[in-house]
Amino acid sequence: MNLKQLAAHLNLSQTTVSRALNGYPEVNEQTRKRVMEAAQALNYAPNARAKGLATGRAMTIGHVIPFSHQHQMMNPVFGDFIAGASDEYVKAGYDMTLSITGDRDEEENYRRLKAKGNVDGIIVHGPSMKDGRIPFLRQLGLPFVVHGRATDLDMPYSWVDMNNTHAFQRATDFLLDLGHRRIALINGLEFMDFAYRRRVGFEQAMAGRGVAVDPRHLSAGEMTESYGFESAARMLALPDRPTAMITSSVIAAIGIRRAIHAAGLEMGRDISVITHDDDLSFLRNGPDVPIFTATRSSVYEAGRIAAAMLLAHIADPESPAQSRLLEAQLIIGGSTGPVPQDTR
Amino acid sequence: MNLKQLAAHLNLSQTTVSRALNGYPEVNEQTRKRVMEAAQALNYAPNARAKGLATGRAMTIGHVIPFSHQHQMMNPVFGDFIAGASDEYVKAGYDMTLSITGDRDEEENYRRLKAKGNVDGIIVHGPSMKDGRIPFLRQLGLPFVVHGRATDLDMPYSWVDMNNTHAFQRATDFLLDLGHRRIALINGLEFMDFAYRRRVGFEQAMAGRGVAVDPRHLSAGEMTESYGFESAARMLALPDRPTAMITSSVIAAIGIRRAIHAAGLEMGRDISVITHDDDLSFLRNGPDVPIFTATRSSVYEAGRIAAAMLLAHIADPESPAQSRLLEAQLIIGGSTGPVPQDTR
DNA sequence: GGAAGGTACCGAAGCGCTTTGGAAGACCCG
DNA sequence: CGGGTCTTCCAAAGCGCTTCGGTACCTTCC
Repeated sequence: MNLKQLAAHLNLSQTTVSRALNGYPEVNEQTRKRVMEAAQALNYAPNARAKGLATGRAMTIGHVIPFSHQHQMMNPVFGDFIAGASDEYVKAGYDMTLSITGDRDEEENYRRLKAKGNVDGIIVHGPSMKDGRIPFLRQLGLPFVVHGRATDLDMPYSWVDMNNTHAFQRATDFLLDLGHRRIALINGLEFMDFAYRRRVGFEQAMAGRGVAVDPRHLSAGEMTESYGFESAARMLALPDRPTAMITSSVIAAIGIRRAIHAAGLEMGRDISVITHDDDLSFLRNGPDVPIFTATRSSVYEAGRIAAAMLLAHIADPESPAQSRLLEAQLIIGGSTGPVPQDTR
Repeated sequence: MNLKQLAAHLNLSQTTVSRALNGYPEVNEQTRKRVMEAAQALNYAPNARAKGLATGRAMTIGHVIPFSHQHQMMNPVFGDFIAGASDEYVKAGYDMTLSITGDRDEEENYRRLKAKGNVDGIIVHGPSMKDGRIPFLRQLGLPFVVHGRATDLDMPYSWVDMNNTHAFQRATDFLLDLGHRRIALINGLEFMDFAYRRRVGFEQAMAGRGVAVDPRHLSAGEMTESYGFESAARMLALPDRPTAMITSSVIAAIGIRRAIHAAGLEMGRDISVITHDDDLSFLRNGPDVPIFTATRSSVYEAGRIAAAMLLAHIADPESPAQSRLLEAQLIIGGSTGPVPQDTR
């Protein structure tokens, strides 16, 4: 069923039917109603490709997500982010396409995406500190919003980010207030911007109290359970082991918990743990009293906001680059407590 | 840059340029080379929408993934599945679009997808036991492959599934061999086909040894950490608590481990645990010796296979429905051991 | 040497939609 | 009643591509 057939069936011209369906004023309300009903009954939906060709708009947003074949690692945050973004797209009648790129060919990918004309805009995931994609996309002239930021880049672009520095500063301060001094940071890969910022927040808080950071209490890596376990196990074996740990993801925190148990200690009493919590749907941090004390910021929400921002920019291409900094909540769970007396 | 401009620039007709680019034989190799080089240099890529309109093929596969707004739950398996599928799509020059549907409007969604003409085929995720989407899609005439199966449906359709029944039967047998008799099943939601099949496998193995299943040792729910924790905690408080537990996901298993520790017991010694392990990239079950004894089957692989199957069917629409049953490996980790003497 | 067959190209129609530029008829008013 | 204004509709062009149906020229072969 296409426009032509529908028009013929209604004894109307294609023009009128098209206008009726798209809400143009110059069509009788009676007629419009007839058209709408027929479309519904005959299950007509305009062909998206033809519509796109005619209008020049794809009504589609592209998400380019990096997938390292080397590490075979898919960011777990991704699903929830997309679910949030999708909510906005559905409301606005947009579709979503995904392209999962290897480590290398990303620029080529964007160029193709633009040349092929199947997206009106792009969401950029997982920016590194100096992310080449951002200047490239600016020059390409394809609207985009970054989930995160690039510290080393000084140019206007739209982004939605969590206040990583502040969140980790607060978390560290909280531990310092509880008397902890030997605090470890089990961070993500620090060429990633979010991880870098988190370390800065951590260090600022430590420096603010004049507490030196022991380099053996720092680690950076891909945030898996076993990474959390191994980092924590190594640190717990040190002669002056940390009394508290801050980490970047709930999954790593779970590994840390395992290491603490394996060392015969108890989390929240012998060793305090704070994690960042992206509030992922399949990884809820406990129902009532959270398992982990955490800096929490919903990545689902971030997806919604980024999508809305991109759609707004597409609707008004002249509008300046926007940005939105989300503050994480510091929620207290069972994994933190005052520093034990004997280790003070 | 479009075909017309490229053709003008080369002093050729659009026809010839198009044929050169698409590998048709009736074009001089010299000319083809010239065309290819110019296309590369001028960064030309055919407009996907125009191409789609002309050919009638969208060169796009749709993934429709259910997202329950009620439970706000995104299946964690999804990311890795998609990464696998994407590998195949990239090879074949296909794109991928996502639509995340609420609980209700799924049929309407498929209908639209077809009417709008922006996909050539669909991958169906998370089938329930009697999944209405399957007969609907058959009748709609849109090629599709199901990730999973629908037990209560007796009609041909293409699917890729893990042998859930066999995997859980083997896992249960393994525990029975170790002397366990009070074995619990902490399962997924049992209207989901995979969960149902897993229970069947469990029950078959138990029945095969003449061991009765205690209904208090069964639970079904959404597989979160806290679900695992609560189910296990409840069971461990029973007077004749289970000595072993089988569960459907690593995340739930992590909750179970927490409950075991909370009860002052040790996993692998006091209580054995076997989980199913989808081999998710961000949730690796330990590097060398796995943390959990598990039935393992890579969902990334399943994604590849499903995608390849769908593409093959699209290439040859007359081909009959295909299917592929993947066997899980039973890998032994540190979470299982012989039944403790005192509880025998 | 001329018909037959190849090779290498081109013109134009058509995919399904939007949108420009009318046109027909109804209505109003002096 | 004639001319202007609204309202409501339509024909046709055009979006960028593919592909059918040629055509022009060159070989080949009896």
